[in-house]
Amino acid sequence: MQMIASHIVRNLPLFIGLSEQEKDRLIQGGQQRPYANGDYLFRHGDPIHNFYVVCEGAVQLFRETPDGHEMTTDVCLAGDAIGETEILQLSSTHRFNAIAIKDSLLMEFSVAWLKDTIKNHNILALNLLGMLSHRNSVAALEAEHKATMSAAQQLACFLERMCILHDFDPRGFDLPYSKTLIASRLGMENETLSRALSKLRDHGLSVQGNRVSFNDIEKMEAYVCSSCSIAGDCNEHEALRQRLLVNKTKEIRRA
Amino acid sequence: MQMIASHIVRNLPLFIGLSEQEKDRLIQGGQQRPYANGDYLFRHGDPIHNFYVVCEGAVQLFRETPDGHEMTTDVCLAGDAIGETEILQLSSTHRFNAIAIKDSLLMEFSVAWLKDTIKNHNILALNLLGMLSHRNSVAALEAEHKATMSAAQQLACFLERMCILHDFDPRGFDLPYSKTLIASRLGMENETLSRALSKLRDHGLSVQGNRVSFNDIEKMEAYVCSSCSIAGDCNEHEALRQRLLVNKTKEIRRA
DNA sequence: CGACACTTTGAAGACGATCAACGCCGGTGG
DNA sequence: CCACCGGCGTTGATCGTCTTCAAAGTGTCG
Repeated sequence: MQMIASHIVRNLPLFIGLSEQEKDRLIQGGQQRPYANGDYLFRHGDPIHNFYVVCEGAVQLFRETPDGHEMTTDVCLAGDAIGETEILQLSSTHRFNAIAIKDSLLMEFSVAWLKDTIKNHNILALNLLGMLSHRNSVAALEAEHKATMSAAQQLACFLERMCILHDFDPRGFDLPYSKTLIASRLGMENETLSRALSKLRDHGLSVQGNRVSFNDIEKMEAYVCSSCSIAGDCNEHEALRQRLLVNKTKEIRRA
Repeated sequence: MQMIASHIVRNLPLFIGLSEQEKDRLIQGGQQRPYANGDYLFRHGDPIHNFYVVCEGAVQLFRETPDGHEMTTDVCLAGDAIGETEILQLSSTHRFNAIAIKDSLLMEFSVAWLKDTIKNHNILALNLLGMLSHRNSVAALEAEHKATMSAAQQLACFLERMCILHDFDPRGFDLPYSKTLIASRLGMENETLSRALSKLRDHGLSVQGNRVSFNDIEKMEAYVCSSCSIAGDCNEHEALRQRLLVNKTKEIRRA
Protein backbone atom coordinates (compact mmCIF):
# COMPACT_ATOMS: atom_id res chain seq x y z
CA MET A 1 0.00 0.00 0.00
CA GLN A 2 2.66 2.47 1.05
CA MET A 3 4.51 1.45 -2.08
CA ILE A 4 1.66 2.32 -4.39
CA ALA A 5 1.14 5.68 -2.78
CA SER A 6 4.79 6.59 -2.75
CA HIS A 7 5.17 5.64 -6.39
CA ILE A 8 2.25 7.82 -7.38
CA VAL A 9 3.39 10.79 -5.36
CA ARG A 10 6.88 10.50 -6.81
CA ASN A 11 5.49 10.94 -10.29
CA LEU A 12 3.39 14.00 -9.52
CA PRO A 13 3.81 16.78 -12.05
CA LEU A 14 4.35 19.04 -9.07
CA PHE A 15 7.52 17.18 -8.14
CA ILE A 16 9.10 16.99 -11.57
CA GLY A 17 12.72 18.03 -11.55
CA LEU A 18 13.32 17.27 -7.89
CA SER A 19 15.95 14.76 -6.86
CA GLU A 20 14.80 11.47 -5.34
CA GLN A 21 16.12 12.55 -1.95
CA GLU A 22 14.15 15.74 -2.07
CA LYS A 23 11.05 13.79 -3.05
CA ASP A 24 11.65 11.48 -0.13
CA ARG A 25 11.76 14.42 2.21
CA LEU A 26 8.58 15.83 0.78
CA ILE A 27 6.78 12.52 1.00
CA GLN A 28 7.74 12.30 4.65
CA GLY A 29 5.64 15.41 5.14
CA GLY A 30 2.53 13.66 3.86
CA GLN A 31 0.19 11.22 5.47
CA GLN A 32 -1.75 8.38 3.97
CA ARG A 33 -5.41 8.01 4.72
CA PRO A 34 -8.31 5.88 3.48
CA TYR A 35 -11.74 7.30 2.67
CA ALA A 36 -14.85 5.21 2.22
CA ASN A 37 -17.25 5.73 -0.64
CA GLY A 38 -19.37 8.73 0.33
CA ASP A 39 -16.92 10.29 2.79
CA TYR A 40 -16.31 14.00 2.38
CA LEU A 41 -12.70 15.19 2.24
CA PHE A 42 -14.06 18.67 2.93
CA ARG A 43 -17.08 20.83 2.24
CA HIS A 44 -17.57 24.22 0.71
CA GLY A 45 -16.74 26.78 3.38
CA ASP A 46 -14.51 24.54 5.49
CA PRO A 47 -11.11 25.98 6.38
CA ILE A 48 -8.34 24.80 4.08
CA HIS A 49 -6.02 22.41 5.88
CA ASN A 50 -4.63 19.98 3.36
CA PHE A 51 -3.44 19.38 -0.11
CA TYR A 52 -4.43 15.90 -1.37
CA VAL A 53 -3.18 13.38 -3.86
CA VAL A 54 -5.43 10.56 -5.00
CA CYS A 55 -3.57 7.25 -4.84
CA GLU A 56 -6.53 4.96 -5.38
CA GLY A 57 -10.21 5.43 -6.03
CA ALA A 58 -11.98 8.57 -7.21
CA VAL A 59 -12.99 11.92 -5.76
CA GLN A 60 -15.68 14.26 -7.05
CA LEU A 61 -15.25 18.02 -6.71
CA PHE A 62 -18.51 19.92 -6.92
CA ARG A 63 -20.52 22.94 -5.93
CA GLU A 64 -24.14 23.60 -5.17
CA THR A 65 -26.24 26.64 -5.97
CA PRO A 66 -28.93 27.92 -3.62
CA ASP A 67 -31.61 26.83 -6.05
CA GLY A 68 -30.46 23.22 -5.85
CA HIS A 69 -28.29 22.79 -8.90
CA GLU A 70 -25.20 20.68 -8.48
CA MET A 71 -22.21 21.24 -10.72
CA THR A 72 -19.15 19.02 -10.60
CA THR A 73 -16.00 20.89 -11.45
CA ASP A 74 -13.79 17.86 -11.64
CA VAL A 75 -13.40 14.17 -10.99
CA CYS A 76 -9.99 13.13 -9.68
CA LEU A 77 -8.56 9.67 -10.20
CA ALA A 78 -5.29 8.05 -9.12
CA GLY A 79 -2.41 10.45 -9.71
CA ASP A 80 -4.51 13.60 -9.60
CA ALA A 81 -3.94 16.30 -7.01
CA ILE A 82 -6.61 18.24 -5.16
CA GLY A 83 -6.08 21.74 -3.91
CA GLU A 84 -3.34 23.09 -6.16
CA THR A 85 -5.68 25.85 -7.10
CA GLU A 86 -6.55 26.78 -3.57
CA ILE A 87 -3.40 26.64 -1.53
CA LEU A 88 -2.16 29.99 -2.72
CA GLN A 89 -5.41 31.85 -2.65
CA LEU A 90 -6.16 34.56 -0.18
CA SER A 91 -9.35 32.91 0.91
CA SER A 92 -8.76 30.50 3.75
CA THR A 93 -11.83 28.39 3.10
CA HIS A 94 -12.64 25.80 0.46
CA ARG A 95 -14.73 27.00 -2.44
CA PHE A 96 -16.16 23.61 -3.34
CA ASN A 97 -17.00 20.21 -1.91
CA ALA A 98 -14.87 17.09 -2.29
CA ILE A 99 -16.34 13.65 -1.76
CA ALA A 100 -14.95 10.16 -2.31
CA ILE A 101 -17.15 8.38 -4.83
CA LYS A 102 -15.34 5.09 -4.41
CA ASP A 103 -13.40 3.62 -1.54
CA SER A 104 -10.23 5.62 -1.92
CA LEU A 105 -6.74 6.07 -0.62
CA LEU A 106 -5.40 9.60 -0.37
CA MET A 107 -2.14 11.22 0.59
CA GLU A 108 -2.54 14.36 2.64
CA PHE A 109 -0.09 17.23 2.97
CA SER A 110 -0.53 20.13 5.34
CA VAL A 111 -0.98 23.35 3.42
CA ALA A 112 1.03 25.43 5.86
CA TRP A 113 3.90 23.03 5.48
CA LEU A 114 3.56 23.00 1.72
CA LYS A 115 3.53 26.78 1.50
CA ASP A 116 6.77 26.93 3.38
CA THR A 117 8.27 24.30 1.20
CA ILE A 118 7.31 26.23 -1.90
CA LYS A 119 8.92 29.37 -0.58
CA ASN A 120 12.18 27.52 -0.18
CA HIS A 121 12.09 25.28 -3.22
CA ASN A 122 12.02 27.53 -6.21
CA ILE A 123 11.49 24.58 -8.49
CA LEU A 124 8.24 23.74 -6.75
CA ALA A 125 6.97 27.24 -7.32
CA LEU A 126 7.85 27.03 -10.99
CA ASN A 127 6.20 23.64 -11.34
CA LEU A 128 3.10 24.95 -9.69
CA LEU A 129 3.12 27.97 -11.95
CA GLY A 130 3.35 25.80 -15.00
CA MET A 131 0.50 23.64 -13.76
CA LEU A 132 -1.79 26.55 -12.95
CA SER A 133 -0.93 28.15 -16.23
CA HIS A 134 -1.84 25.01 -18.09
CA ARG A 135 -4.98 24.52 -16.10
CA ASN A 136 -5.94 28.06 -16.96
CA SER A 137 -5.64 27.53 -20.65
CA VAL A 138 -7.65 24.34 -20.44
CA ALA A 139 -10.35 26.16 -18.48
CA ALA A 140 -10.44 28.96 -21.03
CA LEU A 141 -10.78 26.46 -23.81
CA GLU A 142 -13.58 24.62 -22.09
CA ALA A 143 -15.43 27.85 -21.47
CA GLU A 144 -15.12 28.66 -25.12
CA HIS A 145 -16.35 25.24 -26.07
CA LYS A 146 -19.38 25.66 -23.91
CA ALA A 147 -20.25 28.70 -25.98
CA THR A 148 -19.41 27.46 -29.45
CA MET A 149 -19.92 23.70 -29.41
CA SER A 150 -22.95 21.45 -29.35
CA ALA A 151 -23.35 18.99 -26.51
CA ALA A 152 -22.15 16.15 -28.71
CA GLN A 153 -19.02 18.00 -29.74
CA GLN A 154 -18.17 18.87 -26.16
CA LEU A 155 -18.63 15.28 -25.20
CA ALA A 156 -16.34 14.04 -27.95
CA CYS A 157 -13.72 16.51 -26.83
CA PHE A 158 -14.09 15.35 -23.25
CA LEU A 159 -13.74 11.67 -24.11
CA GLU A 160 -10.66 12.37 -26.17
CA ARG A 161 -9.04 14.20 -23.32
CA MET A 162 -10.00 11.46 -20.89
CA CYS A 163 -8.48 8.84 -23.11
CA ILE A 164 -5.17 10.64 -23.35
CA LEU A 165 -4.94 11.92 -19.83
CA HIS A 166 -5.51 8.52 -18.27
CA ASP A 167 -3.61 6.65 -20.91
CA PHE A 168 -6.51 4.50 -22.08
CA ASP A 169 -6.55 2.48 -25.28
CA PRO A 170 -8.43 4.50 -27.90
CA ARG A 171 -9.66 1.36 -29.58
CA GLY A 172 -11.64 0.45 -26.51
CA PHE A 173 -11.75 1.44 -22.85
CA ASP A 174 -14.24 1.58 -20.01
CA LEU A 175 -15.54 4.79 -18.55
CA PRO A 176 -13.90 5.25 -15.14
CA TYR A 177 -17.10 6.68 -13.63
CA SER A 178 -20.80 6.93 -14.26
CA LYS A 179 -22.50 8.76 -17.11
CA THR A 180 -24.45 10.76 -14.58
CA LEU A 181 -21.18 12.11 -13.28
CA ILE A 182 -19.89 12.86 -16.75
CA ALA A 183 -23.07 14.77 -17.52
CA SER A 184 -22.68 16.81 -14.37
CA ARG A 185 -19.02 17.44 -15.15
CA LEU A 186 -19.97 18.72 -18.59
CA GLY A 187 -22.78 20.85 -17.24
CA MET A 188 -25.53 19.04 -19.07
CA GLU A 189 -28.48 16.83 -18.16
CA ASN A 190 -28.39 13.04 -18.22
CA GLU A 191 -30.89 12.98 -21.06
CA THR A 192 -28.81 15.37 -23.13
CA LEU A 193 -25.71 13.27 -22.55
CA SER A 194 -27.52 10.13 -23.55
CA ARG A 195 -28.72 11.69 -26.77
CA ALA A 196 -25.29 13.15 -27.48
CA LEU A 197 -23.78 9.70 -27.14
CA SER A 198 -25.99 8.30 -29.86
CA LYS A 199 -25.21 11.21 -32.13
CA LEU A 200 -21.51 10.48 -31.81
CA ARG A 201 -22.00 7.08 -33.41
CA ASP A 202 -22.42 8.88 -36.72
CA HIS A 203 -19.09 10.59 -36.18
CA GLY A 204 -16.69 7.75 -35.59
CA LEU A 205 -17.04 7.27 -31.83
CA SER A 206 -19.12 4.47 -30.37
CA VAL A 207 -20.22 4.07 -26.77
CA GLN A 208 -22.11 0.99 -25.67
CA GLY A 209 -22.72 0.65 -21.98
CA ASN A 210 -19.45 1.64 -20.39
CA ARG A 211 -17.33 0.76 -23.38
CA VAL A 212 -15.92 3.58 -25.47
CA SER A 213 -14.13 3.09 -28.78
CA PHE A 214 -12.74 5.55 -31.24
CA ASN A 215 -13.54 3.96 -34.58
CA ASP A 216 -12.71 6.72 -36.99
CA ILE A 217 -10.52 9.45 -35.61
CA GLU A 218 -10.39 11.40 -38.85
CA LYS A 219 -14.14 11.64 -38.96
CA MET A 220 -14.38 12.61 -35.31
CA GLU A 221 -11.77 15.31 -35.59
CA ALA A 222 -13.51 16.79 -38.58
CA TYR A 223 -16.68 16.89 -36.53
CA VAL A 224 -15.11 18.45 -33.45
CA CYS A 225 -12.45 20.72 -34.90
CA SER A 226 -14.75 22.83 -37.01
CA SER A 227 -15.80 24.54 -33.80
CA CYS A 228 -12.50 24.56 -31.96
CA SER A 229 -10.33 27.64 -32.03
CA ILE A 230 -7.11 25.78 -31.41
CA ALA A 231 -7.80 23.04 -33.93
CA GLY A 232 -4.47 23.88 -35.51
CA ASP A 233 -2.26 23.43 -32.49
CA CYS A 234 -4.50 21.14 -30.48
CA ASN A 235 -2.15 18.42 -29.36
CA GLU A 236 -4.91 16.11 -28.26
CA HIS A 237 -5.77 14.87 -31.71
CA GLU A 238 -2.13 14.35 -32.46
CA ALA A 239 -1.64 12.46 -29.23
CA LEU A 240 -4.64 10.30 -29.98
CA ARG A 241 -3.38 9.48 -33.42
CA GLN A 242 0.03 8.59 -32.00
CA ARG A 243 -1.54 6.37 -29.42
CA LEU A 244 -3.49 4.51 -32.07
CA LEU A 245 -0.30 4.04 -34.01
CA VAL A 246 1.57 2.75 -31.00
CA ASN A 247 -1.14 0.28 -30.22
CA LYS A 248 -1.16 -0.96 -33.77
CA THR A 249 2.57 -1.57 -33.78
CA LYS A 250 2.29 -3.35 -30.45
CA GLU A 251 -0.31 -5.56 -32.02
CA ILE A 252 1.90 -6.31 -34.95
CA ARG A 253 4.74 -7.12 -32.63
CA ARG A 254 2.50 -9.53 -30.75
CA ALA A 255 1.40 -11.21 -33.96
CA MET B 1 3.49 60.03 -20.56
CA GLN B 2 6.36 58.16 -18.98
CA MET B 3 4.91 59.22 -15.66
CA ILE B 4 1.55 57.70 -16.31
CA ALA B 5 3.03 54.44 -17.45
CA SER B 6 5.45 54.17 -14.61
CA HIS B 7 2.75 54.87 -12.08
CA ILE B 8 0.55 52.15 -13.51
CA VAL B 9 3.31 49.59 -13.67
CA ARG B 10 4.30 50.36 -10.11
CA ASN B 11 0.83 49.40 -8.93
CA LEU B 12 0.64 46.10 -10.77
CA PRO B 13 -0.56 43.24 -8.60
CA LEU B 14 2.43 41.34 -9.90
CA PHE B 15 4.79 43.79 -8.21
CA ILE B 16 3.11 43.98 -4.84
CA GLY B 17 5.54 43.57 -1.98
CA LEU B 18 8.59 44.72 -3.91
CA SER B 19 10.57 47.74 -2.76
CA GLU B 20 10.47 50.90 -4.87
CA GLN B 21 14.06 50.33 -5.91
CA GLU B 22 13.30 46.85 -7.11
CA LYS B 23 10.31 48.14 -9.00
CA ASP B 24 12.53 50.76 -10.62
CA ARG B 25 14.91 48.09 -11.75
CA LEU B 26 12.07 46.03 -13.19
CA ILE B 27 10.59 48.99 -14.98
CA GLN B 28 13.95 49.66 -16.59
CA GLY B 29 13.55 46.27 -18.23
CA GLY B 30 10.35 47.35 -19.94
CA GLN B 31 9.74 49.50 -22.96
CA GLN B 32 6.88 51.82 -23.72
CA ARG B 33 5.15 51.61 -27.04
CA PRO B 34 2.03 53.10 -28.66
CA TYR B 35 -0.46 51.05 -30.66
CA ALA B 36 -3.08 52.54 -32.94
CA ASN B 37 -6.67 51.37 -32.91
CA GLY B 38 -6.73 48.16 -34.90
CA ASP B 39 -3.06 47.24 -34.47
CA TYR B 40 -2.36 43.66 -33.44
CA LEU B 41 -0.06 43.10 -30.48
CA PHE B 42 0.24 39.52 -31.67
CA ARG B 43 -1.78 36.82 -33.37
CA HIS B 44 -2.67 33.27 -32.50
CA GLY B 45 0.32 31.12 -33.36
CA ASP B 46 2.94 33.87 -33.16
CA PRO B 47 5.96 33.11 -31.01
CA ILE B 48 5.70 34.56 -27.52
CA HIS B 49 8.11 37.45 -27.08
CA ASN B 50 6.62 39.88 -24.62
CA PHE B 51 4.58 40.40 -21.54
CA TYR B 52 2.42 43.54 -21.78
CA VAL B 53 0.85 46.04 -19.45
CA VAL B 54 -1.91 48.33 -20.68
CA CYS B 55 -1.20 51.91 -19.62
CA GLU B 56 -3.84 53.62 -21.74
CA GLY B 57 -6.52 52.46 -24.12
CA ALA B 58 -7.97 48.97 -24.46
CA VAL B 59 -6.92 45.62 -25.88
CA GLN B 60 -9.16 42.77 -26.93
CA LEU B 61 -8.00 39.18 -26.50
CA PHE B 62 -9.85 36.75 -28.72
CA ARG B 63 -9.84 33.52 -30.65
CA GLU B 64 -11.37 32.33 -33.87
CA THR B 65 -12.77 28.95 -34.74
CA PRO B 66 -12.41 27.43 -38.20
CA ASP B 67 -16.12 27.88 -38.81
CA GLY B 68 -15.87 31.62 -38.34
CA HIS B 69 -16.94 32.15 -34.76
CA GLU B 70 -15.08 34.77 -32.80
CA MET B 71 -14.84 34.52 -29.05
CA THR B 72 -13.23 37.21 -26.94
CA THR B 73 -11.63 35.84 -23.84
CA ASP B 74 -10.92 39.19 -22.25
CA VAL B 75 -10.80 42.94 -22.68
CA CYS B 76 -7.87 44.64 -20.97
CA LEU B 77 -7.97 48.24 -19.84
CA ALA B 78 -5.40 50.48 -18.16
CA GLY B 79 -3.66 48.57 -15.38
CA ASP B 80 -4.34 45.12 -16.81
CA ALA B 81 -1.55 42.78 -17.79
CA ILE B 82 -1.46 40.55 -20.86
CA GLY B 83 0.44 37.32 -20.96
CA GLU B 84 0.60 36.28 -17.32
CA THR B 85 -1.10 33.08 -18.30
CA GLU B 86 1.24 32.30 -21.13
CA ILE B 87 4.72 33.14 -20.02
CA LEU B 88 5.15 29.96 -18.03
CA GLN B 89 3.51 27.60 -20.42
CA LEU B 90 5.40 25.00 -22.33
CA SER B 91 4.01 26.17 -25.61
CA SER B 92 6.15 28.86 -27.15
CA THR B 93 3.40 30.36 -29.28
CA HIS B 94 0.45 32.56 -28.42
CA ARG B 95 -2.86 30.81 -28.10
CA PHE B 96 -5.01 33.80 -28.90
CA ASN B 97 -5.03 37.12 -30.73
CA ALA B 98 -4.53 40.51 -29.11
CA ILE B 99 -5.63 43.67 -30.85
CA ALA B 100 -5.78 47.29 -29.72
CA ILE B 101 -9.38 48.46 -29.96
CA LYS B 102 -8.51 52.04 -29.11
CA ASP B 103 -5.35 54.04 -29.56
CA SER B 104 -3.34 52.60 -26.71
CA LEU B 105 -0.12 52.86 -24.84
CA LEU B 106 1.51 49.65 -23.69
CA MET B 107 4.54 48.70 -21.66
CA GLU B 108 6.38 45.69 -23.01
CA PHE B 109 8.67 43.33 -21.11
CA SER B 110 10.70 40.60 -22.72
CA VAL B 111 9.49 37.20 -21.57
CA ALA B 112 12.96 35.70 -21.41
CA TRP B 113 14.02 38.52 -19.14
CA LEU B 114 10.90 38.19 -17.03
CA LYS B 115 11.35 34.45 -16.61
CA ASP B 116 14.85 35.01 -15.29
CA THR B 117 13.63 37.69 -12.98
CA ILE B 118 10.98 35.37 -11.60
CA LYS B 119 13.52 32.66 -10.94
CA ASN B 120 15.51 35.09 -8.83
CA HIS B 121 12.72 37.02 -7.16
CA ASN B 122 10.78 34.54 -5.15
CA ILE B 123 8.21 37.18 -4.35
CA LEU B 124 7.38 37.59 -8.02
CA ALA B 125 6.77 33.87 -8.34
CA LEU B 126 4.45 33.94 -5.35
CA ASN B 127 2.58 36.96 -6.68
CA LEU B 128 2.15 35.28 -10.00
CA LEU B 129 0.95 32.13 -8.30
CA GLY B 130 -1.62 34.06 -6.37
CA MET B 131 -2.82 35.78 -9.51
CA LEU B 132 -3.10 32.62 -11.54
CA SER B 133 -4.82 30.93 -8.68
CA HIS B 134 -7.34 33.71 -8.43
CA ARG B 135 -7.84 33.81 -12.16
CA ASN B 136 -8.48 30.10 -12.05
CA SER B 137 -11.23 30.38 -9.52
CA VAL B 138 -12.86 33.19 -11.46
CA ALA B 139 -12.72 31.10 -14.62
CA ALA B 140 -14.26 28.14 -12.83
CA LEU B 141 -17.03 30.30 -11.54
CA GLU B 142 -17.76 31.78 -14.93
CA ALA B 143 -17.87 28.36 -16.49
CA GLU B 144 -20.35 27.31 -13.86
CA HIS B 145 -22.42 30.40 -14.49
CA LYS B 146 -22.56 29.65 -18.16
CA ALA B 147 -24.18 26.36 -17.28
CA THR B 148 -26.54 27.46 -14.52
CA MET B 149 -27.46 31.07 -15.23
CA SER B 150 -29.64 32.79 -17.79
CA ALA B 151 -28.09 35.36 -20.10
CA ALA B 152 -29.51 38.19 -18.00
CA GLN B 153 -28.07 36.80 -14.78
CA GLN B 154 -24.65 36.36 -16.32
CA LEU B 155 -24.78 39.88 -17.59
CA ALA B 156 -25.69 41.28 -14.21
CA CYS B 157 -22.81 39.37 -12.69
CA PHE B 158 -20.47 40.71 -15.33
CA LEU B 159 -21.51 44.31 -14.84
CA GLU B 160 -21.08 44.00 -11.11
CA ARG B 161 -17.59 42.69 -11.54
CA MET B 162 -16.77 45.38 -14.04
CA CYS B 163 -17.97 48.07 -11.67
CA ILE B 164 -15.82 46.84 -8.84
CA LEU B 165 -12.75 45.87 -10.79
CA HIS B 166 -12.46 49.23 -12.49
CA ASP B 167 -13.61 51.21 -9.54
CA PHE B 168 -16.67 52.75 -11.18
CA ASP B 169 -19.49 54.50 -9.37
CA PRO B 170 -22.33 51.99 -8.97
CA ARG B 171 -24.91 54.76 -9.13
CA GLY B 172 -23.91 55.54 -12.70
CA PHE B 173 -20.99 54.82 -14.99
CA ASP B 174 -20.32 54.47 -18.71
CA LEU B 175 -19.48 51.18 -20.35
CA PRO B 176 -15.76 51.26 -21.20
CA TYR B 177 -16.33 49.43 -24.48
CA SER B 178 -19.08 48.49 -26.90
CA LYS B 179 -22.00 46.20 -26.23
CA THR B 180 -20.94 44.08 -29.16
CA LEU B 181 -17.69 43.43 -27.38
CA ILE B 182 -19.44 42.64 -24.13
CA ALA B 183 -21.68 40.18 -25.91
CA SER B 184 -18.68 38.49 -27.45
CA ARG B 185 -16.92 38.43 -24.10
CA LEU B 186 -19.94 36.73 -22.53
CA GLY B 187 -20.28 34.27 -25.36
CA MET B 188 -23.70 35.44 -26.45
CA GLU B 189 -25.16 37.19 -29.47
CA ASN B 190 -25.75 40.93 -29.69
CA GLU B 191 -29.50 40.39 -29.82
CA THR B 192 -29.42 38.24 -26.73
CA LEU B 193 -27.42 40.86 -24.88
CA SER B 194 -29.78 43.59 -25.91
CA ARG B 195 -32.78 41.64 -24.68
CA ALA B 196 -30.99 40.70 -21.49
CA LEU B 197 -30.35 44.37 -20.79
CA SER B 198 -34.03 45.19 -20.92
CA LYS B 199 -34.84 42.28 -18.65
CA LEU B 200 -32.44 43.64 -16.05
CA ARG B 201 -34.52 46.79 -15.70
CA ASP B 202 -37.02 44.68 -13.77
CA HIS B 203 -34.28 43.61 -11.41
CA GLY B 204 -32.80 46.85 -10.18
CA LEU B 205 -30.20 47.53 -12.87
CA SER B 206 -30.82 50.04 -15.64
CA VAL B 207 -28.79 50.52 -18.80
CA GLN B 208 -29.61 53.29 -21.22
CA GLY B 209 -27.21 53.78 -24.04
CA ASN B 210 -23.80 53.46 -22.46
CA ARG B 211 -24.96 54.48 -19.02
CA VAL B 212 -25.23 51.80 -16.34
CA SER B 213 -26.73 52.35 -12.93
CA PHE B 214 -27.38 49.99 -10.08
CA ASN B 215 -30.70 51.18 -8.71
CA ASP B 216 -31.59 48.41 -6.31
CA ILE B 217 -28.74 46.22 -5.26
CA GLU B 218 -30.83 44.07 -2.95
CA LYS B 219 -33.20 43.19 -5.74
CA MET B 220 -30.38 42.48 -8.14
CA GLU B 221 -28.54 40.23 -5.74
CA ALA B 222 -31.68 38.27 -5.06
CA TYR B 223 -32.03 37.80 -8.78
CA VAL B 224 -28.45 36.75 -9.38
CA CYS B 225 -27.55 34.83 -6.25
CA SER B 226 -30.23 32.21 -6.52
CA SER B 227 -28.13 30.59 -9.23
CA CYS B 228 -24.68 31.24 -7.84
CA SER B 229 -22.88 28.57 -5.89
CA ILE B 230 -20.74 31.00 -3.97
CA ALA B 231 -23.56 33.38 -3.12
CA GLY B 232 -22.57 33.00 0.50
CA ASP B 233 -18.95 34.05 0.28
CA CYS B 234 -19.17 36.09 -2.90
CA ASN B 235 -17.32 39.25 -2.04
CA GLU B 236 -18.55 41.14 -5.07
CA HIS B 237 -21.93 41.98 -3.63
CA GLU B 238 -20.35 43.04 -0.41
CA ALA B 239 -17.87 45.24 -2.24
CA LEU B 240 -20.65 46.80 -4.25
CA ARG B 241 -22.64 47.58 -1.16
CA GLN B 242 -19.59 49.13 0.47
CA ARG B 243 -18.94 51.23 -2.57
CA LEU B 244 -22.48 52.54 -2.56
CA LEU B 245 -22.06 53.43 1.07
CA VAL B 246 -18.79 55.22 0.46
CA ASN B 247 -20.28 57.26 -2.34
CA LYS B 248 -23.20 58.22 -0.22
CA THR B 249 -21.00 59.49 2.60
CA LYS B 250 -18.88 61.40 0.09
CA GLU B 251 -22.05 63.02 -1.14
CA ILE B 252 -23.06 63.99 2.35
CA ARG B 253 -19.66 65.42 2.97
CA ARG B 254 -19.95 67.51 -0.17
CA ALA B 255 -23.39 68.76 0.79
C1' DC C 1 -25.57 64.57 -46.48
C1' DG C 2 -24.35 59.70 -46.87
C1' DA C 3 -21.68 55.78 -45.34
C1' DC C 4 -21.04 52.85 -41.80
C1' DA C 5 -20.84 50.66 -37.40
C1' DC C 6 -23.63 49.77 -33.59
C1' DT C 7 -27.98 48.73 -31.46
C1' DT C 8 -32.69 47.34 -31.12
C1' DT C 9 -36.88 44.76 -32.35
C1' DG C 10 -39.64 41.06 -34.43
C1' DA C 11 -40.40 36.32 -36.12
C1' DA C 12 -38.83 31.72 -36.94
C1' DG C 13 -35.93 27.95 -35.84
C1' DA C 14 -32.61 24.92 -33.17
C1' DC C 15 -31.05 23.15 -29.15
C1' DG C 16 -31.08 21.71 -24.54
C1' DA C 17 -33.93 21.37 -20.18
C1' DT C 18 -37.77 19.43 -18.17
C1' DC C 19 -41.34 16.10 -17.32
C1' DA C 20 -42.94 11.49 -17.69
C1' DA C 21 -42.54 6.69 -18.61
C1' DC C 22 -40.04 2.57 -19.14
C1' DG C 23 -36.21 -1.01 -19.21
C1' DC C 24 -32.27 -2.71 -16.88
C1' DC C 25 -29.62 -4.26 -13.28
C1' DG C 26 -27.82 -5.28 -8.36
C1' DG C 27 -29.12 -5.60 -3.76
C1' DT C 28 -32.35 -6.51 0.08
C1' DG C 29 -35.53 -8.93 2.50
C1' DG C 30 -39.21 -12.04 2.87
C1' DC D 1 -35.77 -18.40 -4.79
C1' DC D 2 -38.49 -14.76 -5.97
C1' DA D 3 -40.60 -10.15 -5.20
C1' DC D 4 -39.49 -5.66 -4.44
C1' DC D 5 -36.92 -1.61 -4.50
C1' DG D 6 -33.73 2.02 -5.81
C1' DG D 7 -30.20 3.79 -8.80
C1' DC D 8 -29.05 4.34 -13.45
C1' DG D 9 -29.80 4.89 -18.36
C1' DT D 10 -32.71 5.46 -22.31
C1' DT D 11 -36.56 7.36 -25.09
C1' DG D 12 -40.48 10.40 -26.30
C1' DA D 13 -43.09 14.84 -25.87
C1' DT D 14 -43.22 19.47 -24.59
C1' DC D 15 -41.43 23.92 -23.21
C1' DG D 16 -38.29 27.78 -22.68
C1' DT D 17 -34.17 30.03 -24.00
C1' DC D 18 -30.84 31.44 -27.13
C1' DT D 19 -29.57 31.80 -32.00
C1' DT D 20 -30.50 33.06 -36.53
C1' DC D 21 -32.33 35.84 -40.10
C1' DA D 22 -34.40 40.07 -41.50
C1' DA D 23 -35.37 44.87 -41.00
C1' DA D 24 -35.28 49.22 -39.21
C1' DG D 25 -33.59 52.77 -35.89
C1' DT D 26 -29.57 55.37 -33.84
C1' DG D 27 -25.28 57.49 -33.69
C1' DT D 28 -20.76 59.22 -35.48
C1' DC D 29 -17.57 60.90 -38.80
C1' DG D 30 -15.80 62.20 -43.03
